Amino acid sequence: MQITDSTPHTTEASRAAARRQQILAAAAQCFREHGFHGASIARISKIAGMSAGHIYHYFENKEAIIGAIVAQDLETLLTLTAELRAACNVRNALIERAAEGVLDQLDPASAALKVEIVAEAARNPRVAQIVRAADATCRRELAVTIGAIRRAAGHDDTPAATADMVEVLAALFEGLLLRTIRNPDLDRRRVAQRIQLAINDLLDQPG
Amino acid sequence: MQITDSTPHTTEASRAAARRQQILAAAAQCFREHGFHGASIARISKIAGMSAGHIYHYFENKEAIIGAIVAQDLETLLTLTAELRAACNVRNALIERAAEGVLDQLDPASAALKVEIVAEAARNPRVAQIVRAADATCRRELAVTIGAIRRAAGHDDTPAATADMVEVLAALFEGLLLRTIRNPDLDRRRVAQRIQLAINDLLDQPG
DNA sequence: TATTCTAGATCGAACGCTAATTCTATGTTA
DNA sequence: TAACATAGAATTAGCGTTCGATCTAGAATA
Repeated sequence: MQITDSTPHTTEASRAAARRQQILAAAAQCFREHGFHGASIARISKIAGMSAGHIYHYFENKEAIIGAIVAQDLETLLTLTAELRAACNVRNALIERAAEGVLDQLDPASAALKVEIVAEAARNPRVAQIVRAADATCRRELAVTIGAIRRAAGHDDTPAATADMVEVLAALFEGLLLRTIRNPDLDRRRVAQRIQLAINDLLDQPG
Repeated sequence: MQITDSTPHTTEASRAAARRQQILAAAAQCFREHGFHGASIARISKIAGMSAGHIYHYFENKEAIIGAIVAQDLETLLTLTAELRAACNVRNALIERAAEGVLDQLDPASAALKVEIVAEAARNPRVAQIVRAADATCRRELAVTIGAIRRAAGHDDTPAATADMVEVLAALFEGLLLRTIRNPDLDRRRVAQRIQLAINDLLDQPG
């Protein structure tokens, strides 16, 4: 399964960007299948359809590829929470969006890479720094969203209480990554509904 | 930080078992710090206080060490859920035990290894098989416990509904492993309390 | 327009290193 | 002395990375 580049490129800059993206796509696949340390440059280069040496024209070293993959993965998470905050009726938006988000989290292929990233963060300070910065941003956004919902429902929470609810919500979501690996046979749609109920309850918890 | 063996051994069998355990302890430490593939036999042997070659008298290969670590880690989980089921007032037992369990899950060192195991399960069929078998047992136990609690409260759930609640409960718990890595600064005690509230709500959800 | 030039793209061999595993020799103990 | 524990060197394979040689496409020139 080789990743090729079919689109023509006017400028050399866009060509280089496409080549970089090609490498990242191949690397993501390898990292998913073999982990960060089990995936070799040789294998990545084969899937990307270029020589091993050539990869070093686009990335300083393997660590840089890992960093780019991690940053790219977290960027989608950041835009997602930002979108959520922009919704008008926030409570319904959150709960409706949740079902969609749950199904995303339950996709085994993407879950494998996300879990690999956190595992790497637990031991690689460079990755940990990227992951924690992104997580802090997500938490801040989510805290604002939840704070607004709770205030609208007449609750007057301390910042700490809001932060705790954010943690529980995040745990619920991220836990699905592990669940879909441990139990690939779970019923995704029904679990999504249950999660919606749980989020609903969480938003009504006493302060 | 070398792991030595101070206790005397009468039989050669117990000595061998102790040596095996010594290797597993060293391996667990290495796997936590460097991951399954980043940890070398050389490093493990140094921490276990023996030569690299000697490790092969106790384990067929590195894969076997990984398998033993995974099995050992999951065994503690199995006994924990079994204990839970044995409690008399199940609902209070579950919720009280939960706080303790949450704090366990939030220990960063043990979380790193547990996440590493799931990441490995996502790509290594041998590890996946061990992990999934243990998970199935846990789910069965938990389903019985939750089923009893719900019936006592007058609910008449389908097996599927019970299974879904088990999944949500499991996601909530396992999500904490990822949370403590992504946000090491979270307040463990307060989050534990919030989780207790969430479990309480979960047990009162409509069927 | 045809030819030459050139800078970046690309390859693949080569390097040094470290991994997992095997083997042989030696120590230890009952 | 026989069996097992242990060390450490040897083996083989694969890793990340570097480097010099080619190729190629478009700019410059005639």
